Amino acid sequence: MVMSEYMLYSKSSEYAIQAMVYLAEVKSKKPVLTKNIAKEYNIPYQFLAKIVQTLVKHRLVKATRGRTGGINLYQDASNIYLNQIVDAIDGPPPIKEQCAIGLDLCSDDVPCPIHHTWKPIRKAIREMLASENLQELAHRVIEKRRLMNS
Amino acid sequence: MVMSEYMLYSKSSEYAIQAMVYLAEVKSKKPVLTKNIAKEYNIPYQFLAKIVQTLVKHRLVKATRGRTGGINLYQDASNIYLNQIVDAIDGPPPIKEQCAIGLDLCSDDVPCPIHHTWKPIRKAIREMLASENLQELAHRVIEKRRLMNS
DNA sequence: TGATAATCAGACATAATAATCCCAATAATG
DNA sequence: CATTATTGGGATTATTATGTCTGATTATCA
Repeated sequence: MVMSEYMLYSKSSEYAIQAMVYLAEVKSKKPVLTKNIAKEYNIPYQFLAKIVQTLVKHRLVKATRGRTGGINLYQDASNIYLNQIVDAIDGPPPIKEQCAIGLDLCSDDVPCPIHHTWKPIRKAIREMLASENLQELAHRVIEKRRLMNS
Repeated sequence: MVMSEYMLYSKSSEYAIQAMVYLAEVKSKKPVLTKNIAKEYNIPYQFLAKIVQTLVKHRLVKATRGRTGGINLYQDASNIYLNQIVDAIDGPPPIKEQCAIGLDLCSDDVPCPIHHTWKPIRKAIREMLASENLQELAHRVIEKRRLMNS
């Protein structure tokens, strides 16, 4: 019965986000090695390779095969938002809003006990994920590094 | 790669909450059968029985053994809050705030990229769970039933 | 006091998620 | 053209979360 903190997305999505932030950070036009990203963030390489495949299929990442291959962002970092990454890996959010305490029926008309409290919070999370783009995230990671070394 | 919605607690905690809301709802002084709760909420009986054992150990539920046995709330419903149930089942929240995108270091001083956005939302969730008591929840479940039947 | 009906408790089973292995396909380089 | 280094992708394994089985313990009731 372990459940460390509120979970917004799977471990796979977390790795995907880290990898894409890395790509945004390096701004390399040359393909970046998945292996290096895995090493940098302590992600199991083969596992990350799988996740990258999914990102490629969803056109968030562009892969170059062969000896000088690697991966890059498919589009500009400023056009990629966290929710796109999460949706690509975990799948899109459910059509019907889920009841937080698992009761079948839950809507604005027939609300579950915590419906009115939970709804705006869920909305805030959605908006958070939809408003954070890779460009900004990368900037802040760089800033974070600066703080750590000072 | 399935991950339906934001997860505030495990399935076990969800079942625990449902069971305790049920207990608050019936207000029975006679022990209530775990079996009946399981049936009402479509929870696997044996699994719920396990969860109930944990709730008993944490003194959220009082169990009466033997032929006329069953379970009751350990204290008055108005004194029991959602976070107590979740903490009992999933364990208490981590001492150090977890970084949402899994970077090691994350604090107010060395914030992760989404730290400042995520922090107040997490706080709101904590407060939601800490402010919802069983008495109220039970009332609202009853109201919900009324709406469904009209 | 024996039959019945409940919780208690530990071992076991299944399913979902996370991680690994292996080899094929691709492409650059000497 | 052989070698090397990369991604692609299917099969497999490991770990964790969820769910089940079985028997012991406790207590009531005929």
